[in-house]
Amino acid sequence: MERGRIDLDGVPFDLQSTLESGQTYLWWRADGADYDATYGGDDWYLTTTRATGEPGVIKVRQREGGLEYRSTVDAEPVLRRRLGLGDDLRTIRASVPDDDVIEAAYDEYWGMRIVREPAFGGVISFICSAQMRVSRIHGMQQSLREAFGTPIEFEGDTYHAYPTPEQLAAATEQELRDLSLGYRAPYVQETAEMVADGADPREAQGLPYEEARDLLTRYVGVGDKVADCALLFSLGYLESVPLDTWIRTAIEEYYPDCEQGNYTDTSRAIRERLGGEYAGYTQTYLFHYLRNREE
DNA sequence: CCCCAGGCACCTC
DNA sequence: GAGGTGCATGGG
Repeated sequence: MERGRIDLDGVPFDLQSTLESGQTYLWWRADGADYDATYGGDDWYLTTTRATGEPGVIKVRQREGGLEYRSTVDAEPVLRRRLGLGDDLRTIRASVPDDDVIEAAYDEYWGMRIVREPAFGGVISFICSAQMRVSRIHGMQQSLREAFGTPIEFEGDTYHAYPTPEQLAAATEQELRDLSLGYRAPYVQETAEMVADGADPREAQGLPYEEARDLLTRYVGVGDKVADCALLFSLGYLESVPLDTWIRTAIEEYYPDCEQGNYTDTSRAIRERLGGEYAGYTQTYLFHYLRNREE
């Protein structure tokens, strides 16, 4: 068992908003509390990883200017990557246009990072996100783990790794429908089968942004929006701006001239408006800010 | 009863 | 390429 601490050294970081802002559905709180439940300030979050080959568990919490972790594996490099600790938030924010709602969003959740989740789990969970609320998307991933994932023992408890492509490909559509995936069930099964048969979403990595997005849309259940989510939250394309219902409303309200009538052109316009290279960062702050402001 | 949720596949034209 | 339609499920 590994225990350790990552000193944040005064760098802005916010674990809760990073993990509960709808970027990732692959973590959960130790106490089983659903996302949106009251946060204690230093609660443990858990996830699983196959970064070292075999499935492992990582447990982490933010405390006293650092991140404490416990894990079955060498967790520090995994955490640094998955939690976006290498991103220079000040540089990113400096690239953002001066705009009241954007400044408010950055102020409110300062320290939130863009995650880099494993590609397969990222793609599957965003396939599940179609026409679905954040808390239910998260619940679906938990159901998939428990139904199909490999059990892992850690500190006296049993957890489940996120299912492998093979494990999900072996599921029947009906089994997936029984987990309340609805019409997404065949998409998940078929995409898992494609990956089990040798396709790899990581092939998109390194391609120019729009080519990468096109490549990902060959997976069943992956359109432009889901592809953008996978690019932003798994493959590190920080310029990606997923055009979901919230950001479309924001475009209507704040940037109406960016609406171009189709996904590709609207995407180009809003990326430009949000500063280009790090537009996805700003989109994510806006998404989280606008969504919470409603309550 | 209604509407909506981090949309997509499939069908026309 | 643009435009419509059907699709599961649960919460307000």
